[in-house]
Amino acid sequence: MDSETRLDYFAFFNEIGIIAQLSRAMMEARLPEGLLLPHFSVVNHLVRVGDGATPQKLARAFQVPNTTMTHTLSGLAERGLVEIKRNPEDGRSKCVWLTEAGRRFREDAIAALDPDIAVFAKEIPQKEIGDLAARLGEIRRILDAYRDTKP
Amino acid sequence: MDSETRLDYFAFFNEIGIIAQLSRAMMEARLPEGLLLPHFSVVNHLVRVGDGATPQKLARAFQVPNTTMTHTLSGLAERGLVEIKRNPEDGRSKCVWLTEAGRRFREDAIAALDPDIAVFAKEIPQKEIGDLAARLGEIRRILDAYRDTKP
DNA sequence: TGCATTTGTTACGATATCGCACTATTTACT
DNA sequence: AGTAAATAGTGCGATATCGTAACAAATGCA
Repeated sequence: MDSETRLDYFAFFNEIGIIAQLSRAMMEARLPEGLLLPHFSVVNHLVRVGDGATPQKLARAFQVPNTTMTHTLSGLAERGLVEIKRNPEDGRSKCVWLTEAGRRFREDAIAALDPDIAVFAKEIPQKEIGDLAARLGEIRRILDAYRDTKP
Repeated sequence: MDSETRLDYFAFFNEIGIIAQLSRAMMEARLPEGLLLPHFSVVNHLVRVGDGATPQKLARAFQVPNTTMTHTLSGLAERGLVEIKRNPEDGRSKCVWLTEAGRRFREDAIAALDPDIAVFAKEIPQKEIGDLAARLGEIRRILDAYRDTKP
């Protein structure tokens, strides 16, 4: 492969990695002590998609190993942001339910993040972000599909 | 802030996070046992920008705490991929030099990654990746500058 | 029904990452 | 020169992440 071609693709993934790191740090700076981006992401996901999902489903949705999701969920449960109950339809698994505190946590977190997003929005118009997100979505799906072609 | 607006920005960072995770896993699957993306990234950086940099400079370049870079470098040094010598110009710091094995490691890693990039390149044309990387670069610089406005 | 296979969860151990604090050295200022 | 402040690196402890393995329950099949 052409060396310059390769560098273009490297550069893309490089930018992705740096932005992921910067944005994660930005978000975590606004979250309560001890709660990290994965905690917020899981609660946010449960609010948007609906709660009652199994830990397994959540692990797949976030592309992390089951053990990592178990750990994240136990952190949320300790703080009373979710409740983990047995799954009446499958004795092997559990179901994750949001508590009122969990919903409040999400709303507070979003409110706390708004100032950052507002500053950012001044620099990058919403339409451009929307376009970019759509194109990144395509790439994400390609990578995802490619991943599934491997053992 | 408008709820839909907010969601657009959230969606963007969400895609970024997922792609970062998928691409990191893809790359690490090709690296030798025990070596992770940060190891490759540091060696790659030293090849491209030139070696002799101090650990501090590297930590800043990669936006990680000094302790993390110390840890990554010690892993590279253990495997003989870099040599860490004293800095003749500043007794507090060190300099990081590539070894022949380090340069070979980078070339081998890139060669190992080529098949993945080739598959990916079939789906996303180089021009599009170039455009995206450029726009992401702008966003990265904005986030970076914003970060510097805070303590 | 009985048994092998698959699936969901978690305990355990290993490594990565990070914050804090300490030491050594340099730099700035008087 | 002498001292205070800043800077570079790292040891230590805490937590996150992940792989492996063990266990429990469900599923498939004879």
